[in-house]
Amino acid sequence: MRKHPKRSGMQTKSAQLSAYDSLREGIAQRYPLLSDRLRVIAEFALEHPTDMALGTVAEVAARAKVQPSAIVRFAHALGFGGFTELQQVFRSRLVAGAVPSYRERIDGLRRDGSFQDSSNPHELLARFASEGTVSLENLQESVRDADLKRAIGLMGQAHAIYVLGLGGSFPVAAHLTYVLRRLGRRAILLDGLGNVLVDHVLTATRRDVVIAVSFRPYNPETVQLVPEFHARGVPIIAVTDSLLSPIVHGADVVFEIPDMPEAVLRTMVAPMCLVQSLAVGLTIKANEPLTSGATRLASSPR
Amino acid sequence: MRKHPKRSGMQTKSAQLSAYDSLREGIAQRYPLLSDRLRVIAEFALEHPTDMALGTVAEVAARAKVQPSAIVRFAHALGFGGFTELQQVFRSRLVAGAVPSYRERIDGLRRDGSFQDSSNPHELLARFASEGTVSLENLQESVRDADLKRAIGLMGQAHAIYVLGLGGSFPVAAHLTYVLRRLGRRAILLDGLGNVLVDHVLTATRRDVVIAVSFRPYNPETVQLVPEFHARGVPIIAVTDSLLSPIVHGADVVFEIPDMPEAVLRTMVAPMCLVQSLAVGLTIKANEPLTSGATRLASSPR
DNA sequence: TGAGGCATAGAATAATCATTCCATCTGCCT
DNA sequence: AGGCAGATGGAATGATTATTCTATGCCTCA
Repeated sequence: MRKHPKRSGMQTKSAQLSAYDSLREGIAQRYPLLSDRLRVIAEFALEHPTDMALGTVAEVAARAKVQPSAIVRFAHALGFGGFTELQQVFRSRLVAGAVPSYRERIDGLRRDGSFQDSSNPHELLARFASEGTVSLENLQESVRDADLKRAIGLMGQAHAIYVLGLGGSFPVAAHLTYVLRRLGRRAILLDGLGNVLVDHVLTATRRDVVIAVSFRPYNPETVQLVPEFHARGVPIIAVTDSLLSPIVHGADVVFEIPDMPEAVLRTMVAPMCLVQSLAVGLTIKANEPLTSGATRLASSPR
Repeated sequence: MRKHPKRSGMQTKSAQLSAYDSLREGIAQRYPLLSDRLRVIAEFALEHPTDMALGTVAEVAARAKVQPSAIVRFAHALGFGGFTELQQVFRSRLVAGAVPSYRERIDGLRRDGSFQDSSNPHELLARFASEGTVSLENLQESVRDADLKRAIGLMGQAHAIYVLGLGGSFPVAAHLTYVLRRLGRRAILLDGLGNVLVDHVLTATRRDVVIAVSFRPYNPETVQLVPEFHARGVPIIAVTDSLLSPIVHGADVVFEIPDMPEAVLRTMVAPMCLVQSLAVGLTIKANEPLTSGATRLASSPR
């Protein structure tokens, strides 16, 4: 139904014009031929597309100061079977304006290259690279500035920064720890060595902060540890793939980096980037402009 | 709220948070308390907000593979009077996203050009993300297919794969090791623990392979170890930033990933991607199509 | 093993909604 | 002036839709 609007009339004149745009043109075109009441509706429709998209016939009629039946007649006059069909076009505008969403993005990605033949190593590389690019773009759009600032604020106040990331997320944790230390912060990497993970909980206080990184399927130890930190009152910054993740509960700031539906393999590219931004952002806020800190970092061994 | 980090868990529904955002958080917060079916709906709602906004109860139920009544129960569980009320919130997201689409897009474009103001965390994030994107593009172009194939060939013949990456390159090494092990390869991460790095050289043979990752300024231990492996006749795959790098000598395959001149901080995004391609490419060549390996990987804890 | 409490599915119901119909009105032509 | 065609308002209708209800299944705990 929604997928195939099935408009009987009002076919798009040019393929590149959106259904909504061509509808606007169609309305403008027929405007001189319309009756008085229908003109009122036409004006209202062009001026309040959102109302047209979301309202009921009665609501739209009331707002346009006409009778409900006139609305239906208006739809008929444009070649639609009824108001419902007309409304679909207005709704398509809202959908198009909404955040692109991963799925659509990936669809575009798939269209670009012939990703099917993965037996060629170079195509595989191209595929991972593309997925990484998409995830980076998405990262920019999905991360809220306020969250970044709050996270950096928490890190700035913290006496020590505990970094928790196990399994596949460990590289992210390691990178964050590395950068933080290079920038002069007291960072503690919880690496699970010697099975003393729980002991760290006992040393952390509410004056510290925990940055927990975990993606589906969530590492059991990470899932277990986060609530224990929370119970001790340690502020928590969570980097995960969904608000439904087990490490979200109790977190003060949550960075949601959704998985790409068709990703062959989680790339960790976006989390790495985010985490790096946190560390460097912290330094910039606390100290001096970026260049100075970057210089120090660049001259350290890798 | 922010002034006094009292942390009641989850983010406070401050005024600047949109109704939609706080709904998302509300759903996440209650998620653990929900029943099975309601959790399915919660996941669907967070993943398909547009469907929630525009669909009827029956349609949403069908797409989420649940009964219509469950949808209504879900709305009740969140404190709404019914699905209609819940839907209003999802619609508000569409409305909010639609109107500023033009104006904001232009604002965003203008922001793109001025990366100078790095004091804003979000701009910093955008900057890192952009650098990552560029480095990924460069990676695709600069890496030669023949090198990939030779590297994969060496790894395929190897009895064990030694992964050497210290300092800033350690996350790359950790990631490679993780993926290799998940794919059933014998991978040995040289992490420097216990100062027994040199001992690994004694166990490696010409039937093994070393993948060494190091970037300027090169980690001394890595620089020292690579020739020792070479002296024992162990094949070497080098991932570094220049052909003049100290780990290039004696390497059988060299992947050169140059630093970006204006980069604030090396992002490690490209090496991560390359290394992942090597691991997955190895599996594809040796075994079956990608999907199988990816499935196994996806079901492992992170 | 059996009883009790929840969760669920599916049908029944109540509400809402789009659409149609018809009486009335308006303007126009003869 | 009278008749006609189209337009309009408002109520009636029929369809769609949200919501409620109840029987059934499932799990838990005694």
